[in-house]
Amino acid sequence: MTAPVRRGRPGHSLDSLLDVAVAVFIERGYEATSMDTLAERLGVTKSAIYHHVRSKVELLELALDRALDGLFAVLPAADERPAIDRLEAVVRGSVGVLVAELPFVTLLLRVRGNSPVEAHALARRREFDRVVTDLVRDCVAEGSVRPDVDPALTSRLLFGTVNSLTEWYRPGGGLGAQALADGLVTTLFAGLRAP
Amino acid sequence: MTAPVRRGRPGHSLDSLLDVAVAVFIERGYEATSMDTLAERLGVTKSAIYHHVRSKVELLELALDRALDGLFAVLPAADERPAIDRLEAVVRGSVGVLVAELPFVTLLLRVRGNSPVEAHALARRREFDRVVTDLVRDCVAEGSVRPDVDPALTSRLLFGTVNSLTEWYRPGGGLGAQALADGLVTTLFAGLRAP
DNA sequence: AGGATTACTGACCGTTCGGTCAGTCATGCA
DNA sequence: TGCATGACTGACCGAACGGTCAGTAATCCT
Repeated sequence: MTAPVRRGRPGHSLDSLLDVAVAVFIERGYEATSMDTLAERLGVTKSAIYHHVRSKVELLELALDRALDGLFAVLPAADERPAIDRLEAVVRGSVGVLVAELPFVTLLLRVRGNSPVEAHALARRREFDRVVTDLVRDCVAEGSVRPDVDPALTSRLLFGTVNSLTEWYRPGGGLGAQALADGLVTTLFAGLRAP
Repeated sequence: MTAPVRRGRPGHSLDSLLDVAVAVFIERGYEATSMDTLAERLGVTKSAIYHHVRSKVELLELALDRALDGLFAVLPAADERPAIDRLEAVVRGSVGVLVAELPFVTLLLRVRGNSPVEAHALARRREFDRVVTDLVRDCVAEGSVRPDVDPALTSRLLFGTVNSLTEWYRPGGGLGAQALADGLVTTLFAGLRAP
């Protein structure tokens, strides 16, 4: 880790600003958060924020891109491994990203498509979901996942559960990312695998 | 069903207003929805809304109470049945309420506690979660649920999955409430039960 | 016909919102 | 010492917000 050689008057960087902004967006909701509220939490005036960023929605865009980039990095290239192994890897990887980038992913999962920025994020989420659903379908085809429950339902329940982690998981609460992923995979994949 | 004997000038009732309001709140978010937008969707002016309701937040309160009343009605009295059967009944009942009152429950699950009304709804949700967590603990105690995964984690995964239904389930899409509950219980309880 | 009932309009108000701009302030480097 | 660099201030703007109020419109009941 090289020390970030900062010149000029000390203050917030774009990164530190983004961390605080995302925290407040989650706490109060993006729309319900005013730039003045944000400024107060940062200990600066509203104008200072516009020194780092062009608009309120650009803050949101930076946050959503960070979450999405993390999630897409988890998708495996189609290789020779059984689909069920690749599926488990995606689930474990997603849990990892979710824990590592918790605030950003949390924000992503709350986006409703109001602005073009939000609509674009929703589109990328749908793309991610599609890849996972295809993977579950591959599992059923190779016989590793029970066929008596609809694959589309299975994949939605699967990632519905993973995504619901943002509603309650807090790091440093005694439950590590590894134990979390283990518990989740144990519970879910037992009911998933073909008898 | 008795015909609702309406007198006076025809127009929206509180119920029909609430249905539209909740739909728009879900679509755009509560905070992002202005009373003027709402009025436009209803085909009336903003003032007309205030004939039925005292404030914007009262619309939210009516919607949240409806969802919460439905959920609490599902909790069983402590009886002689095994805890695992009561747990399954709660899960199936919750899925039923979620399907029957989908927009209202969806809205409830997105509340963040900004206003006193939202804070009160959050408190009632926590109360519901507490009862369910206790029920899962009873299951572990009676030996019907595997003890190697933490009960708190189990109950959170369980209701995380149920609640995630609001993110994608749409009635009339070929998947009925019964089939939905069956698929969910099959998938989840298989991984839950003690070996 | 006429009153009771219910739903609604249109103009308006004070406040808050996201955003702008010209200028100031504190630091590292030469 | 002084200058480039980067962070920040304070006053301000037009638009949109939630909400108010006095009056009007359409229906049912007697």
